[in-house]
Amino acid sequence: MADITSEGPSEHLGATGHSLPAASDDRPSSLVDLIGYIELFYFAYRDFTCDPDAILAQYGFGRAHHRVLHFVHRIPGLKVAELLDILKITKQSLARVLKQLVDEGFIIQKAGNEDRRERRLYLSAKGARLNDKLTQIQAKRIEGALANLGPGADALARNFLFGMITEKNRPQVETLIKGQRADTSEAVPDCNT
Amino acid sequence: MADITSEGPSEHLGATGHSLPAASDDRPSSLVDLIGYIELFYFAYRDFTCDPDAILAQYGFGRAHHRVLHFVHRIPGLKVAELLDILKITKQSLARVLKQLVDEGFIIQKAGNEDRRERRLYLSAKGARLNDKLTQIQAKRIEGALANLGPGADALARNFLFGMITEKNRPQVETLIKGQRADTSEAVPDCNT
DNA sequence: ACGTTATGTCAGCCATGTTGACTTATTGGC
DNA sequence: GCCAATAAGTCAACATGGCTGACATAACGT
Repeated sequence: MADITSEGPSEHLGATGHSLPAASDDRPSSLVDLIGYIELFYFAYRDFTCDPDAILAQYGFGRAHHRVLHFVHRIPGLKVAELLDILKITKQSLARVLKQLVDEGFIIQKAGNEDRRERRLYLSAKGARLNDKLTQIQAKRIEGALANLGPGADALARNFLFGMITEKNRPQVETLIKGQRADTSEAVPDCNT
Repeated sequence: MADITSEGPSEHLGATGHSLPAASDDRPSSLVDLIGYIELFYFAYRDFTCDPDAILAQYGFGRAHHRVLHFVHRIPGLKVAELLDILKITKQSLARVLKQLVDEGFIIQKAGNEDRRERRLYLSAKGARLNDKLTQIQAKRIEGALANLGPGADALARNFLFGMITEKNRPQVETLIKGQRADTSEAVPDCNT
């Protein structure tokens, strides 16, 4: 299969004007029907992240900084260990960007009240301002994408994305989405299985 | 807004069992309602890419190799310049991974028939086999995500992702999704605007 | 007092993106 | 047939953000 002399994929994603056609009718979606998703997901994510990237670059920051800002905003008083569990990166990777954000006054660290070893993380006003900018530009893109779809699209799009997440990670994400601290015990550490 | 002393986000994404709730009813989706998408998109993309990453690692390859394999499979005889237009990376970045793929026999280069300066790219049988593995594992995840949603979910999910793509890039992606060579003239070069 | 825990830090590696400059082969127009 | 333009390859150098393993410090709890 997939002979190099083949003439290329022959799915008939006919050009029905402006909307993308789904997998043809009622046939179970074949592998070849789903290839488009791989591309759509890639291009969508690339454009989704490029808006904030452009803003962050003005501050000398990158995507990694964005993630830290985002989750600290989401869960004020987040502990470093919790952030590591969410991002699933190493202490060292986090330390690099976190130090910058703290040094430049975007994030504030406070020792925990009950356990003073903990460094609880908070956004400063400056950090909140930057994060708001990033959130707004991404929200605008999402709104635009939803606007052209019917009602019910919101719930369905959320559930589609949620279903793309590895099953064991879903409880953690679901909790996180509510802005709550997540129990990470079941989430997969590396990749899957 | 977003005071550091705030108690955190207070959206009521109530836990309605297993499915994620959409933005509450009919109110226009507020900024805070859309934050969940940012997280869902991040986690979904992370898990989506981790399956192929694990396989690629066995070959000493990375995500960049995957993209090359994918698009060469999609459009056999792709020119290097076309690939650069699709991936929007620099010649140097592409050269590194492409050279590896060619040297190790996953991709075959043939001078163009009409213009022998062109290097048309094709998958070898070996390359096709690897690409199939990667496609299949990702297709399985997509199928799983769609399976739990109603009919019509396929079209809607595709259109949602398509809508997330920067408008100027959509014609290129639409053409690509059909497995055709894309006219890239309107697509945005760097990021947006 | 001591082992555990939370965090920070050091040195160094890898993948993949970037730039600018230069080479080579080939084409197509004159 | 000459020559500018084009397709591609290549070199050196750099940035970001992952990774590892090892070790330091401070605070907690028994």
